[in-house]
Amino acid sequence: MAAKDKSRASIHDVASRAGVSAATVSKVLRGTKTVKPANVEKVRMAVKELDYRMDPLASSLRRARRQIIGFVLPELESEFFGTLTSHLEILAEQAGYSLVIGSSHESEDRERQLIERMHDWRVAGTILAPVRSERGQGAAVMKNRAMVGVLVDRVVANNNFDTVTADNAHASAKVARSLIKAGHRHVLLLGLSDVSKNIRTRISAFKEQVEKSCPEMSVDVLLAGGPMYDLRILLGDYLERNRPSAVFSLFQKGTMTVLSEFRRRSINCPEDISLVGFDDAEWMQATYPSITVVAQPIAQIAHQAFARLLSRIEGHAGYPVCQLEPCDFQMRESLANIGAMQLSHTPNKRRGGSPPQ
Amino acid sequence: MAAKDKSRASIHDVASRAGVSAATVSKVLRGTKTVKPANVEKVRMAVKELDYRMDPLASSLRRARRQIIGFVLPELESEFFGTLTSHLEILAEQAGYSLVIGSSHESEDRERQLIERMHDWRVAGTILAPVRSERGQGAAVMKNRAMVGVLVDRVVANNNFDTVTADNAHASAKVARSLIKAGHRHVLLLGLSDVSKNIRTRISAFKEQVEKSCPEMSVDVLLAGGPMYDLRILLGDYLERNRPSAVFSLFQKGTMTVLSEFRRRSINCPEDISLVGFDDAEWMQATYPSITVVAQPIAQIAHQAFARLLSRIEGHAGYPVCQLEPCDFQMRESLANIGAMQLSHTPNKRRGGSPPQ
DNA sequence: ATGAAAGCGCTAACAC
DNA sequence: GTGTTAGCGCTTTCAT
Repeated sequence: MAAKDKSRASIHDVASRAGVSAATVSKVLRGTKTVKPANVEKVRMAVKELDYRMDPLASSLRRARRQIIGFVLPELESEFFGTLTSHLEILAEQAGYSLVIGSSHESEDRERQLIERMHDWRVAGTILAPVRSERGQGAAVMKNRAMVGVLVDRVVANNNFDTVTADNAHASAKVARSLIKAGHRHVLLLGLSDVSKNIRTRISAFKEQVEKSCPEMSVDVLLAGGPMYDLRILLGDYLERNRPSAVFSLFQKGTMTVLSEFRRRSINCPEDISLVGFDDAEWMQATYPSITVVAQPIAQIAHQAFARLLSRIEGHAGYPVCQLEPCDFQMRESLANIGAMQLSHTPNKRRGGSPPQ
Repeated sequence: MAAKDKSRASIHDVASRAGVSAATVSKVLRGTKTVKPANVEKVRMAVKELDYRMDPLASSLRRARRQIIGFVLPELESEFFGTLTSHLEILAEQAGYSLVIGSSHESEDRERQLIERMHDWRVAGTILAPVRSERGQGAAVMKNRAMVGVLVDRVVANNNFDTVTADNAHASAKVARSLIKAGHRHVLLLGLSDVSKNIRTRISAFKEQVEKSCPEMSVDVLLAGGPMYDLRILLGDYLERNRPSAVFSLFQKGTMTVLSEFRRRSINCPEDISLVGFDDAEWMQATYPSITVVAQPIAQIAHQAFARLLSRIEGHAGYPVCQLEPCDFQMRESLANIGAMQLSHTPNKRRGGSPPQ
């Protein structure tokens, strides 16, 4: 009975204040209908008076699972993952969960540890965006521990999880078709040499489309190994001896690098070389030229991934599905039509675009 | 004794496997030195054999506080907050905490709720980056609930917390000096009309410096109210009738908008109008022109904020301090020297920069 | 040096 | 309908 001077009211404090038992308070709080209205009222009052809030973690200690969704992702610094996280956070909350995130910084070790932490936390489910290298063991750990989970953005082979990604192949083929239609016959594909499935898919889908629709197009592929410095040198060397009419950058940092390398070498885009990027960013509309890109359907990926996860959490069985979300092709200024160029080309007029008003 | 078929070993399972009591296991696990080496060994074995990992949440249920740091921030989508979060996550882990984040989406209501959630979770401490409007009640709630906390990036009046922000005033004054020195005498300051202390500080520090060093400079101020659309129109209208020699954008989206508005109106930057931005972003080095900016010291802010928080968690008392971290002025191409321009101006050569090789 | 016992704040079974 | 009892997985006196 002695009012132990703790700063925070517990369910027992509420119970005695309301003149009922802790169990009844618990029932009221989680909305069980079998409580006498008068008592519901009394409990409500007591809660208000004591400014009581229950401890969700202690609460879920009794159940097998906490009302928490884990999200393990490679990096927080990019617009893509920031936006994805933001969507997932909202979705989780709407479903009554809290989202707890951990970023692996593209480290396989950290990915493992973070998945393990999610397991320790007894999360109800985990969404994993694997590290680029594909050698991360996150998915394997999830499988071993029989965790409920979904994979997004980057797919890992041999896992047993539902998977939601952008439809890289279709998007890449679409870019190929656009370039062909715009008259391009020599294109550079700029990617990463990591064994990244996404990059590989983008390359092969592009090539397949070219093979099918325009076999005479020549397609060069440049794969950067390490940090951006390498990429710059690689691209610089390439541009010393080659003049493709278009570059298709397969990842966002590549697009940035191409743009600045064009500047450094006084290459005019799109007059001299066109540019198409994979992965949109807000600033790509403000540059000169604004950049034509494949925009990933971030909101859809988040929604689908979360829906699948929830359904698995609720016990839905069945084979894992591999879901592809269509990308959006954003035609902007950096992709020029080669045929049209020769008709409308204005020397020395370096900045096109609509005239004032 | 009946091995209840649960999927996960508990501390009792380890105890019986090792032939000791749960209390002893607990002691071994948290490194108490008063355990017989032989038993330590037995426990270690059992842990390994059962692949035991303790539940950090259940563990901290007994203590008053969990090993969790909360971070409430306005948005995850920007490079600034993404990077800040990333730093804090690492720092928290190094100190043995997990970072749990919640993004308020600039909503005062959400800010409140998130702070309250952190309280419910019994976090050891909370870092709050308040919503722009300053009307958020997050800090007030933290104070009422006697939470341990630190404020970053945006300061709120009348709080009792340590505060760590970029030194907006010094940075802004430095920009003023640079513009003056470069010969500019008519500058537009572009900000947000929200009652945002940061923006206000940037404006007043700029004006004070001008007053002091170059009173004849005319300084216009444009404050955008709502979404970016407004900003575009506002800026457009202004540029119809005014030709400042430089624009100082006080926030990142503003910088982007200025850049694209320049393009839309065929204004050459920096030949016609110079541009300086507050808040750096990676892409600002790849644009033409690359953008001169004030870069906020994100890593330092994170370190200082975390250090202060830890010290408060450890019971350090004393008046709240308000700490300012110096910004980095990144001189790039978008700020032109007006005097030099007239000597070296090359008509029709729209892309300056160093020639190839 | 160790284990029994008593919780942390809450929920769930089961009497009443 | 409601209260009692028995934990969830762990820590922490406190005897021994």
